[in-house]
Amino acid sequence: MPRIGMEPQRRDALVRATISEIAVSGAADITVARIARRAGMSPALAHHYFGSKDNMLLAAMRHVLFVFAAEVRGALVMADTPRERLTAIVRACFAPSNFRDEVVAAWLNFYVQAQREGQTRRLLHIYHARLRSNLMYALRPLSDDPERLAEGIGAMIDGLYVRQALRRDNLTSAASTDLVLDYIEKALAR
Amino acid sequence: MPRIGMEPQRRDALVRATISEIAVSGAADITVARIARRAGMSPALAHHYFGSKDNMLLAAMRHVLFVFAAEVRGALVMADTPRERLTAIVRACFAPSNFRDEVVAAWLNFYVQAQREGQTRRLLHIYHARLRSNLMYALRPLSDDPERLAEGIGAMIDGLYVRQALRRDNLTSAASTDLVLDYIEKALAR
DNA sequence: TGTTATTGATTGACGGCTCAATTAAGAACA
DNA sequence: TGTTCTTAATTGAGCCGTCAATCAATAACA
Repeated sequence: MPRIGMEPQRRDALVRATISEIAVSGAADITVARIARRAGMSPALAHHYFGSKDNMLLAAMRHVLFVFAAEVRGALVMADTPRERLTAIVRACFAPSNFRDEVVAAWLNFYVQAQREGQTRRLLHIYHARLRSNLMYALRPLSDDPERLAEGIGAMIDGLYVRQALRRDNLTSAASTDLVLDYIEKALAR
Repeated sequence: MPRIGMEPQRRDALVRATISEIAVSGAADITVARIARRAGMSPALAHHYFGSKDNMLLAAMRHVLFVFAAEVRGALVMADTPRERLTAIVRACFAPSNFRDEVVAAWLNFYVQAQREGQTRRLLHIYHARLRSNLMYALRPLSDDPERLAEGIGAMIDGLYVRQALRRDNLTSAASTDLVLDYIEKALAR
């Protein structure tokens, strides 16, 4: 019984279902049928709205990136000093909305897809550049080699994400945050 | 024209081909046919020797892990002090045989596969435990919280691997090594 | 002759995607 | 108000392709 104006809800449901499905099946074994079933509709309808499986995966990625960016932006508005900015960024990275198992698993799979899919790669580069730029802005007044330190921080964050995706005994958000903040503090001390 | 005693060569060729193929196609799009073609044989022969595609992937992973472990072990024999041991471990992580693009790409894909495949997961846990144990042994005399620091080092290494897999402007082995060693040095300074 | 190496052909399953057909909501109109 | 038309929503069935795995057959050794 078709109600009109379903498109936004359907798209949203599909994006969420895609993320969940990536988390449980992995991007390799994912099928449109399973995504659609999880979102409560037929595979044909999923194609109707997104055109292709690749588009669904990309939409899911955009969603994750968007939420991430929003979280960082939100944390930064209340930060005045460079130190506060650094803390805000790191906190945002491990905020529950980003560091949920489901989302972390999706990240890992995006990395893999980015190895050969151009659009995914581009999106990931944008995210990298933005994080880096945010870090650099905060680090410039504090460090004599902000570029290098930004690279180190970014790597550690990525590494913590990857490890989170595999672990049974999960590190908490707080523990991960502290680890990175400790690193920053030590690196800035002279 | 079958010659006898081919099994070792064939297996080896398949393992190498699997790693290469993961690097160019990604673990998602990989097919037995492509692996076999790259290794210069028919798909049927690949099945003859490995029984299944999953076994091929596992064999490739074991090979990568084995080379990695050998590299670390080799570096450690010449290290006497804890500091030297740390340097040796980090150097080994980014030694050319491990940090080659092909191998790095394979690592990333193993991580993804480990999310749902039990055997892969187990192998990866073994690697993690070993690296961690090596780090801890060297850190215990130097740090008052070796566990924490080992976690941070491991995360940074993993992160640098992940980033290496995606980058156009590759960080050199040397740059990655220095970054981690810097971190360790700063973390150990009081 | 039995064993090992090797492949081409085949199969069975499955997944992406298309399409014709159905249902209902709303708009236009009488 | 009832009738007709249009359009969005939705699906079942199925085409087409791909791929892992199997098998039967062949060739070379020992």
